[in-house]
Amino acid sequence: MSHLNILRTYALSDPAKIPSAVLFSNKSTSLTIYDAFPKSIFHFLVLPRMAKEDTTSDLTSLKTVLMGDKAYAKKIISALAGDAKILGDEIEGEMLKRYGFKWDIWTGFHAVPSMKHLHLHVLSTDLCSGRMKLKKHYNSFHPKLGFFLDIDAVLTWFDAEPSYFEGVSKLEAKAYEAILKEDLVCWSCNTTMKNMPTLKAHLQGEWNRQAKLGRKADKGS
DNA sequence: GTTCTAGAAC
DNA sequence: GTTCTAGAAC
Repeated sequence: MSHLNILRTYALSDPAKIPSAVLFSNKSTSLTIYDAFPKSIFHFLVLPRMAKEDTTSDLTSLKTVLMGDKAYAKKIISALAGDAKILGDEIEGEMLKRYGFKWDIWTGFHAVPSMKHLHLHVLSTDLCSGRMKLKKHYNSFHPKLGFFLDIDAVLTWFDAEPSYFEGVSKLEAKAYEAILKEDLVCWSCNTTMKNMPTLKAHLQGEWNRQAKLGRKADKGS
């Protein structure tokens, strides 16, 4: 099975047939799976389910969905946002259970996805993971660089001027891919980091500090 | 996505 | 000399 099409396969599958190591939960319209290469302590993908005969819209990517019927696109993305919110609550529960405190979660799309079938990233903001290895991995989740598109921001596009919606929906690969090569900057403190090992040590330190403060606050309450 | 590796950076 | 990046091959 090509990794490029694996999400589409899941979207078409009977959830009962998806391995439990892959599937976290399923709802009538979406599936939540564990990201196979998690870039944070918690990292999930939420994908819209699809019937085999479904030709209502092209669910290949955010771009193809936005290019289709606008009302349908909004409905699809809003549904994902709702399911991601529920997932976020579940993640927070796990954070408290496993680590004794909770920290923030990001929910959004990659402007240029690496796999087919629309998928929403839901990940904790630590970015501490052995799978976080390359500059492009990091920059693709940096919340301020523009490659990672927060879902609430995407939803505001629907209420903007139609010309703005058209422009921003183009999601031109060339422009966005350049972002992945930008300098490594800590998303939290804006410090520029020399290289990936330095950045990773910095992120780990930031999270350790947050954990210490969080646990203390939790104990005190 | 991963592995391999040349050459740049340190 | 060692560490790190980035492009090619898979």
